[in-house]
Amino acid sequence: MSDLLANLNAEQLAAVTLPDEPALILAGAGSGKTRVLTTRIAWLIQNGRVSPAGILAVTFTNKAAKEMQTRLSSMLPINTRGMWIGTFHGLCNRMLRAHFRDAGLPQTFAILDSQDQLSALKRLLKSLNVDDEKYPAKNLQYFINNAKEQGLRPADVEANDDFNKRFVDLYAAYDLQCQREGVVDFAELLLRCYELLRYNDAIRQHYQHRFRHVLVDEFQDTNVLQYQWLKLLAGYGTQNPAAVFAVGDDDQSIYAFRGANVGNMRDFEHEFRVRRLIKLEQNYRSHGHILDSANHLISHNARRLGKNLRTDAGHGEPVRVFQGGSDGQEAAWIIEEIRDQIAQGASRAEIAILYRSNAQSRVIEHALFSAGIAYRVYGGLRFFERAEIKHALAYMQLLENPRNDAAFGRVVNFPARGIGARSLEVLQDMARQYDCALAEAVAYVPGAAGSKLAAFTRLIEKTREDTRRMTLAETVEYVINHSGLITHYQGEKEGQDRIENLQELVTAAQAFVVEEGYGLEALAAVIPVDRSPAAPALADGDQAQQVLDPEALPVVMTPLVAFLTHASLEAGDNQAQAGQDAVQMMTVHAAKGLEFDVVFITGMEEGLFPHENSMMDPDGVEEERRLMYVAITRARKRLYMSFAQSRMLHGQTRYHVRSRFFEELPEASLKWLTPPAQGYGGVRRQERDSAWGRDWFRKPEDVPYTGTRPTGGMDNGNGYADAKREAGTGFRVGQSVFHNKFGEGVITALEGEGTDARANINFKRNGAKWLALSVAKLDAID
DNA sequence: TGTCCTACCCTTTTT
DNA sequence: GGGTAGGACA
Repeated sequence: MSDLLANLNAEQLAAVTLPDEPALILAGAGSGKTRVLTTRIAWLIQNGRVSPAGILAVTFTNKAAKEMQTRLSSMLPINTRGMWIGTFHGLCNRMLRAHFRDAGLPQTFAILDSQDQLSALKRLLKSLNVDDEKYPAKNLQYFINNAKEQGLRPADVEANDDFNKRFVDLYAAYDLQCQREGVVDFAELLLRCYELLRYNDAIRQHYQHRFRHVLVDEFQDTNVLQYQWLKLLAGYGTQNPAAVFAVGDDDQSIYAFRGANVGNMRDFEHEFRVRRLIKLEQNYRSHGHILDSANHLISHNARRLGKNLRTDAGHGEPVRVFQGGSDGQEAAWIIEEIRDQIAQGASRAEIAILYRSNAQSRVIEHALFSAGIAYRVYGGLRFFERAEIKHALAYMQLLENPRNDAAFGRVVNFPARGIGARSLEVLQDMARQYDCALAEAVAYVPGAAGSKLAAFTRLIEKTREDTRRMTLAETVEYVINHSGLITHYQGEKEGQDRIENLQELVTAAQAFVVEEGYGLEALAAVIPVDRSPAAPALADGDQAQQVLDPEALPVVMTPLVAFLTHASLEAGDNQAQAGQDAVQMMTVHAAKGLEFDVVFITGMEEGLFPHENSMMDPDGVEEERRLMYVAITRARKRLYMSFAQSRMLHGQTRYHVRSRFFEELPEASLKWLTPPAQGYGGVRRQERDSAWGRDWFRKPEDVPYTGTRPTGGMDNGNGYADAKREAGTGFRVGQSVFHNKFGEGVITALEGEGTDARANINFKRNGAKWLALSVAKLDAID
């Protein structure tokens, strides 16, 4: 047909060229998922099956959306900018901006990120005099987001006790506050858009008619609301539904904790009566031993749609396993191996160190730093999340919407203007009394406080006036200079970085205008912005008609609103010094979607990986196993796994047994670098170099070794029968004990000393428990 | 108003 | 152990 389809394997070809009907693509790790998704879109367009405007493709991250657009425009000579390719939140935002009246929102609504949401909740709790010990803002945030992700409004939440009823009331109060201030949180973007489609027949039908093909990436990560939204958009249950092309991998579902519902895959299969379930099982990434390990491990999960990866790459090297006496030794060993790899010509950027939780990075970072090996840690603060950037953005929010109390509160006294807590209290009282925004309540505050506040509102008004005819970048520059932010940071010891960031914001604004096509012509065409408070939902149909054409969108949003939206929806890169040849460090979660020649999976211990919080229930363990599966499948050529007998955690030394997942890996694919290797044909490290003699590692005769590898179960999992004895307790990890009440069990972890000493014991009949050794009556049975 | 100190938290995270 | 949020104090 065309060279679009060249070089696709049979499975990929089948997926790409499916007829217009619901399809589920089970795309294994490294099987060319993105390629299939983008080629499918290109193929549909090229064959005239649908116009670019008839396609909606949705992803979870901006990165994935961008990747899709880039690849697509390299395949077809089309402008992908106007296409509906984006994240769930991005696309919902787009619809809400187009139909702001029908959605009951002000045109310039601001988007709260999680931080903003939390401070809005704290503000709410304070204003209502709620006991924040009993109702912590964090819990309320979780409660609200959880409800919204299930599609539930306060009235829909079932509260069966007073405690929960209070939460529901606070949820309702929070929604009112948001509505009054013209702000929308992340979950609200989705829920509001869902309701818009659900309750507005004209708009729903318009989009159902328009989108003939709906493509979904990472389907296993969708939550309940996202799936409902997709069903509505795709016209599920109507005469003429869109063809939904869902791509996902149930084995890589690792986001249950934030609402992802793997069950959506099965539901989709049944509800849409999917006749085409295509499995992409050919892996183009990893060598055989690595894939065998992944397949073997994941086969221990019970509920799977079922899939087995294969490769033509050959067995390659076995997976190397190392046991360290401590986390420090583990780190030192990693340094040695990395040095070897670099000496053999490996690029640092092709080496990744993965860990289950962020806290683990510290020890390894320290070792890398001391060794002078360049490294890069993923995660942490992103550009638009920095305090100084949020301050500057708050000023800009106020230019668009003075009723945004969150923005007002953030900068009214930053930099300091002599408006103290007392003055703000008065202001808040006035706002409550006159039921108005903080900015409007300024007029009612008497005395010195009143005039200081008035000076602030005048500053905002003057800024709004002065920047009216300015470009976006000029506006940003004006704001950071005239707000006093720059001056403030000049007087601070560590202010230089912050000033540079603020200047970077000007650059970012410039780049944004170019990238998004907000040229001068577009600026001239901007229609007057409606700054009136939110209109009631379901306004007359005129507006809906007027903006049904999404191509009209760029002129609906001013560059400033667009930029602020961009800042909320796309918090920016969190990878410092990108581009440098540095070893990559990240959590396993953060590694999803990436691949490296050499991968270290560290901290493979019971309690860490699987994490202790997930060990209790079977679903939790299955998710941890999928997480391990993701970790393993990141490696192309060489995979290392390591664990340590002792580790500093939360300021205490803890002793862990090695992860149960070792018992689920194929022996033939493992090469033990430390004593348990005996009997598996592994070459002991000692024979490769003289590392045994180094001070960071105990001499072989110091390492007690039983000579047998434990067979299944968690008991004695470290392979060292009398490995580590906690001073004074008389107990050790791996020891079998008897308790009068709980019966027989095995110690899986020890921590603390003296009277604080406690043990985690996995009881045969009663499950895992933490017991204080000074209290519990335990008898060793050996 | 800014700084210092203490209490408290601690899995994973995108939007 | 280490980061941070919020309160006490100069």
